[in-house]
Amino acid sequence: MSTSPPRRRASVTMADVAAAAGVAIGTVSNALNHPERVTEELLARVHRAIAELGFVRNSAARSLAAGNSSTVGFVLVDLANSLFVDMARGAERAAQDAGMYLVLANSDISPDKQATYLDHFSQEQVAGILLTLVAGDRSGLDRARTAGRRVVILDADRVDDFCVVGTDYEQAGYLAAQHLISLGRTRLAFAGGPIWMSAIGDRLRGVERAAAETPGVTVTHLDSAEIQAEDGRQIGWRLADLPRAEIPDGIVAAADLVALGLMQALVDRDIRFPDDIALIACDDNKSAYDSLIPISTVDLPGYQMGLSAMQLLLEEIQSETHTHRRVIIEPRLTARESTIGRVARGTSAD
Amino acid sequence: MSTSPPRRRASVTMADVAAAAGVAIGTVSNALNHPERVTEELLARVHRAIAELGFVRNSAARSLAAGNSSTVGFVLVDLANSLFVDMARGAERAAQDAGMYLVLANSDISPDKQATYLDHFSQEQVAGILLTLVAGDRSGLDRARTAGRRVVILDADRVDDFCVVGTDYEQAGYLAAQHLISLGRTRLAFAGGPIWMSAIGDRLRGVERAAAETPGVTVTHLDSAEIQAEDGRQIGWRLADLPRAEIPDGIVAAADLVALGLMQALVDRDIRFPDDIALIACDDNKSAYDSLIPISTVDLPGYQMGLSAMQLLLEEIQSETHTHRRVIIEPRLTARESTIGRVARGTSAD
DNA sequence: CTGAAAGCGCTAACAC
DNA sequence: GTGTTAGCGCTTTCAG
Repeated sequence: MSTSPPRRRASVTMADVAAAAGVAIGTVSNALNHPERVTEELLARVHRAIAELGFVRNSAARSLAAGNSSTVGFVLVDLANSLFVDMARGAERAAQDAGMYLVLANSDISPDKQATYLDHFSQEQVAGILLTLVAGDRSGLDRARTAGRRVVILDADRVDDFCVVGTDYEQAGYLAAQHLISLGRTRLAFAGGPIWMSAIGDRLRGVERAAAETPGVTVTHLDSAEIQAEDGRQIGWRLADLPRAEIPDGIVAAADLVALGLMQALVDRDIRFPDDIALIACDDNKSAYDSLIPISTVDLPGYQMGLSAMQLLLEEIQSETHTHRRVIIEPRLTARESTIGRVARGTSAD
Repeated sequence: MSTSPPRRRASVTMADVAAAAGVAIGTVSNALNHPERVTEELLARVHRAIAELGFVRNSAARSLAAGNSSTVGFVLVDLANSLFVDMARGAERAAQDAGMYLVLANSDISPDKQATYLDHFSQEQVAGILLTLVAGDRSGLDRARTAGRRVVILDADRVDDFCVVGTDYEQAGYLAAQHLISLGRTRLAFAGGPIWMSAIGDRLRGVERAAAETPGVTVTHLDSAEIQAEDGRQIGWRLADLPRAEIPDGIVAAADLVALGLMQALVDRDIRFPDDIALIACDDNKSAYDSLIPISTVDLPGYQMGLSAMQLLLEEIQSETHTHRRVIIEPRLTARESTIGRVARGTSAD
């Protein structure tokens, strides 16, 4: 017989509930998981006991015994970027509908942290993992796969042996340029870099494709090291020093922060939007529509991507026979003042 | 003898590793948790086996057996708000230093979702919970408490029986107003509402306190329903219709989006910052420093709050004798162009 | 419809 | 230093 005190009586257990309700432990479990198998009478007694004792199910024990979990982990690249927040929102919506919980982990653009959280979720035996991949780290991913985790990757090109939800960056650039062209702009520029980043290079290619479709339309590339507001300002100042005739009349910015900075610099030099330049950004952060002159954008469909990714994941979890696929969510254009001018905006309080 | 097939051979277990390495299961556990207790030789064999088999520890089993967990859950109000993202960053930093994992859940300002995630984390038996409280839901909190979870609350006034990390909103308003006053502004206004929200009412009181300290300084309140950019614009338009002499020369905005909208509207009406109006915002989102004229702010110390909260939580987890306390992180003022004018900003690429 | 009992995979005593 | 074993709290057959 064990005389030594128990290591720690952590909390109220199902056994306690069973005792308090005067039923067997299995009945408590049934009351919770299969209420239809239990008499009204006992069900009530069990619930009363649970309430009185403040019993909380231990999901460690639960998932250990049942061999499954109801939480999905989402390893995000960058919480500060609203695109990923939108994805999280979409994913959560779908998770909720399926009775699952979504928890987030921020890899903060660090491959190490990404691997760490991937491993963590693997060890937690989560039902599945959503992942926005940071460049060049497969190790954590591979381990997750080996460990039998289901993972769906977001916003990536294609990754062998995984479902992927992506969007079409080339198409985003195409739509943006086409919008400018339809507005009669012919001297286009693409602002932002570096283009070796596929998300940016693809957009530039899309712009070029649109330009190629219409005779007389030219495209120049205004490069930058990053895609922050400061890069946009730099480009803007560079542009402002050009002879007026060489300044483009239509600009596609690689990102909305670039557009924001660009506009700040050029407004400062008395260039008017959209009169002198029609400006449209790819990627829709709040910064775009909160700017002085609301900036038109081709939105990255974050919410939709999150939603689809979660649906794909749930499908992969549920069905035995699942073939990996890549789902593309098309970007969508939102025209605002920076390209189409002032429309129905109050100029005094109403 | 059991002839029925096992329910599911989920994955590689420690027993498999032990077999492959030719050691006992306890040795594998020791190799992982107390490497110093195991011979070099066996340690190597164990690790080889782990690598070969792709073994991943099952933390459900682990925390069930050990009675503790190494994950901390953070239930956030609103992922879209950079304040909370900053908190998450700070908390994660501290968690990492302590060898813990931080996972996030977004309550999206919904009391229901907050309770849901609180319950979820309770069931998961996490080591502790960080929480930014959404108004008026104690049920989930109380359940977590009853279940023995340690929880630290962020950005709240005081909550009985919990550690709280907060900031001083009144002081933020005070600092902002003092800054304007030191710049010689006397006709102050506080923009934004509703003031029944304590974070906003407190700031207004701080502004009034600063004004009261200097004879000749007046404060008016420009109310609004919310604190979005649109509310700022509305206030701006209202202001612009006033006789010039009645327009304040110093404005404290309740939030940076309000400041942004306000500035947009007033710049549009040819009012200059800081010449005509010195503008400072409380609460530092990206929108403040990415705006056309960078806006001075009194920053909410999100990162620091997250850091402190996690430290408090770890302390509560570790020490048996812990007394709850409330830690206040002071806000800090950052002066930018909107109050002190243009300083050392390039006007052409350099 | 209810109760008893066998594990889920792991950790931490405790013997050896 | 290494192996053995008794649970952690729960789910789930499987008898009554």
